[in-house]
Amino acid sequence: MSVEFAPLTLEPAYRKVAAAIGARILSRALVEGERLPPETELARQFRVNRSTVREALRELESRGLVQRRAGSKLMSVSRPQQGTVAAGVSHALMLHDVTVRDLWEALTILEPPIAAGAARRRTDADLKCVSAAVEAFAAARGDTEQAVQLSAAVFRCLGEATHNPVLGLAHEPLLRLLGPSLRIMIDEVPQARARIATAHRRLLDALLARDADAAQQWMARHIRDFRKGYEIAGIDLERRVTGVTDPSANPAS
Amino acid sequence: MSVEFAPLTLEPAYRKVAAAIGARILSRALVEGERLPPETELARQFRVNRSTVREALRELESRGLVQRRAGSKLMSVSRPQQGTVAAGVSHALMLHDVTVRDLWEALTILEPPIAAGAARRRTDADLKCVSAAVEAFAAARGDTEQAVQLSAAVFRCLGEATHNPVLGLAHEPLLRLLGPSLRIMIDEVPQARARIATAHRRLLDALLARDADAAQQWMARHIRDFRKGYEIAGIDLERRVTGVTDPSANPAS
DNA sequence: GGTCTAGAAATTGTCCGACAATCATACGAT
DNA sequence: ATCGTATGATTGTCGGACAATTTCTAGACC
Repeated sequence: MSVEFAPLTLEPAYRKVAAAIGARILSRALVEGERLPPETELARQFRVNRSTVREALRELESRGLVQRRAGSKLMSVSRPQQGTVAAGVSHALMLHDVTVRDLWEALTILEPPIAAGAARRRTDADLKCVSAAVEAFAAARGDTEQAVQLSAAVFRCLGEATHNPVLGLAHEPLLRLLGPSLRIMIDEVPQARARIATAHRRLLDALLARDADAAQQWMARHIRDFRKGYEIAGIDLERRVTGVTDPSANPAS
Repeated sequence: MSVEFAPLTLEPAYRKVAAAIGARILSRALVEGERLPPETELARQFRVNRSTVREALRELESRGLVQRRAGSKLMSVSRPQQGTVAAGVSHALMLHDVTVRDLWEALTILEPPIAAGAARRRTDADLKCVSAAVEAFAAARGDTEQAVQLSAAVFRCLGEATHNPVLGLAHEPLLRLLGPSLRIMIDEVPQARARIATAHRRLLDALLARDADAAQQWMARHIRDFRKGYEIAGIDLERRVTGVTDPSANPAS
């Protein structure tokens, strides 16, 4: 046998540049808010063309590691926003043919402990976040879309209230996928709003009393209700979750 | 009041192009495996320069929506690989100062139900996946790094065995973050390997018997053991989880 | 007919240079 | 000190170029 050589530099330059900058950010050598050097300067340092640098920046940008601050030209280092990451995960789940059942099962697992943790560790600000969403939901009589959003907002506030970023980030993609089926359910099942509002109130009470057990129980019931709602609304549990209605779905005419 | 104008086209062209192509993929108008038109063709269709198209492609690439198949030039549509998405999430969590406690709490919540689901729905192939990892772990006496990887592999196989992609994707980032602290624990706590191996065996037994309760119980105990291990190893629970040791951390010299 | 090969065409990765629009800064006027 | 302005820096986009590599096409051969 001859000497073996490893295949080398299969990676294009733009990815190497992105990896180099990304590693600096992940290692915290570049901290949040710090401004990146201009593209020409990066090109000079890496000994590469500005176009190549720009391609690398697009990758870092979409990973949420760099960001252009509003009304500013220079890129600055940033931590990935929760929304950015969650969108990626929910898109991935959609494309992997996640069913309503899969989603529901995950909620069954995640949300009750989240509610319990929220009851244990909520601050007054968290309480305000939840109660605002709960009240707005109860008030949103007509508007289905708003009701769906507010229902998700309650979950979101509970996630925040755990003060555990892992939990917040873990359930955010689920909330995004929940939208479409929840919308159908609220429209088709007359008693859905009332049951959700009740669960909201009980959850709020449990949070107020810092009663983790009650919060967990009511959340579990809340999620079970979803399933009943699906059945009543005639939503097939094996149906794939549909895409989130995205305002950017604007086909180039 | 004067007429209101919405702020317009703050979005650069490269992002619009990426959004347009991305929307087609998410709406399944472009399906997995399909080859994207060449860059020049895309540039012609969108009426933009090829450089602009390339920047858009870099974004889609990093979101995992398009991919270059090995040794091929053309881009093809793909669903985001689990690894790609999980890497993004774990990076985000790192940068958001997630602590060992946060991570541990999330594992406490997620893993026991995952084990239960795995026991309920595992196939023979899943069983083989788990048992292979379990045996390899028991056999990997010396190599800490391998033991860590195999320990994660057991979790990963269990996640697969639930046949619920949501659960698999939800816990994958946690497994990646687990590495560093687990490595320390295995090195510092003499009995760690034995306890982990025992838990593995019990989990495997439960899977074999399709005993969801036993699987859940043993997994809960397994995770509780982690916490004890952290304490014995002197790992501060409030410590931030450190970065995953990344082979691409190659600073441009 | 099927398979193989060589040349042609297409495609990507990278470079260079250019320019308008916008942002940042320094500087002078009020 | 505040404001407006001129100047320079930076980004977004464009056009063109070229080498390396892949894909396609058309014969050549069995």
